[in-house]
Amino acid sequence: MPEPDYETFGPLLHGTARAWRLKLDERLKPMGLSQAKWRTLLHLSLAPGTLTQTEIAARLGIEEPSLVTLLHRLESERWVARRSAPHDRRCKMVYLGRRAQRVIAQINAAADELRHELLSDIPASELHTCIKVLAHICGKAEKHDKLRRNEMPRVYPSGNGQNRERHPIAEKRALRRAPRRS
Amino acid sequence: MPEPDYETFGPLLHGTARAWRLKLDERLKPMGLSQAKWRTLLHLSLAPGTLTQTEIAARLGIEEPSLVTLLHRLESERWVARRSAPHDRRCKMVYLGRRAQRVIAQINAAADELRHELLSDIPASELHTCIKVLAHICGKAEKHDKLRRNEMPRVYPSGNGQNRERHPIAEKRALRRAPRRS
DNA sequence: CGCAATTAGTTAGCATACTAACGAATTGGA
DNA sequence: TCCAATTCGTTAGTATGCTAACTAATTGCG
Repeated sequence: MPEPDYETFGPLLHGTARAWRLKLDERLKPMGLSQAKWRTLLHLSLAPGTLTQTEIAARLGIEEPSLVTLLHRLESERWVARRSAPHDRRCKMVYLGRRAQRVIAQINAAADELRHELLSDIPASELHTCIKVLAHICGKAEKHDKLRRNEMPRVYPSGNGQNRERHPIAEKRALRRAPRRS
Repeated sequence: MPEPDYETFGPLLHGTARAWRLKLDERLKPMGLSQAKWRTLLHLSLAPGTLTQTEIAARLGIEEPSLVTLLHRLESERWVARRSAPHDRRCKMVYLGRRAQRVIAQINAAADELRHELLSDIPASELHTCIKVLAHICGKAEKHDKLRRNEMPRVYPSGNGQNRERHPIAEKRALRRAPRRS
């Protein structure tokens, strides 16, 4: 066996990502926030104006139905509020509640602090190499085997969401034309 | 801003791990296997003898209750069979069904092939650096903030499971002494 | 204009994780 | 020997994701 490392790269990658996520979750939990929740709040706070549910789902990288229940929870806990948009009665604009506005900074601070803790003592050159390798792997892994891929609205840097199935959220519409009563 | 890379490392790490997992899922789906399922089968096949549910949960890095429903699904689809252990009636040994034995090789092959596809054109030195960095991050992230950490039975290389909450599976027993009827 | 196609959000049902709390079996110490 | 503690597996309830299929509203073309 030339490189025993190769075999454990997958588990190592998954384990590291998971440990990172869990650590941040653990620190934000005292504020009553889970990963799904604080990511949503963060994206809402980063957006220039108010967002519709579809826009939020795209930014988070999750499907709209997933967002519906997530917003239900956030709304019932007073983190956000939903109001119908005047110009298009199909839309609902999502607003940050005051409660949320107060903790956004804390969320960012915790995320920044953790990142610093985990990365600070790694030589810049090594980190840079690591980023390059991960970006390369990520790029390859995100390509469809069937070499389709009609550009998705990559709102966030790098497929950071938990959108299963690589159905790019943008394709879904297209898939819907047919069904409608067989 | 000295290093703009730092800010996106988290999302990149998560996105890469997720893309990798989804890609493998996608390829194994035609065989009727999801990640949770094939990982279970794989661990069963790798084990020297037969395993109990507790042992499997530890190897997968999930909690026993999570394993129960997983095994229910695997059992109803004839992938595995559960039988009571003769020496200890509390235990149930889990056996691979014939159907599973036939696809184990395919699972391994698909995993190997994907790993090769994703890693082959990365220089060995860069990959090595990446592994070093990830292992470093993983190690730091897995440490409890409260600096506890009474060695968990790390059966698999590097916390590869999806065990939430960093409750080390071994601690759970300890936590159970008290409750029992308040 | 008017109806077909599209779009926003929802519901329903499933998969996969977790913690809490329990029942049954086993074990170990007084 | 016998009861308390432990261990194995389970059920119950929750969180978070998904796809499929639906309703309501809007848009756009003939």
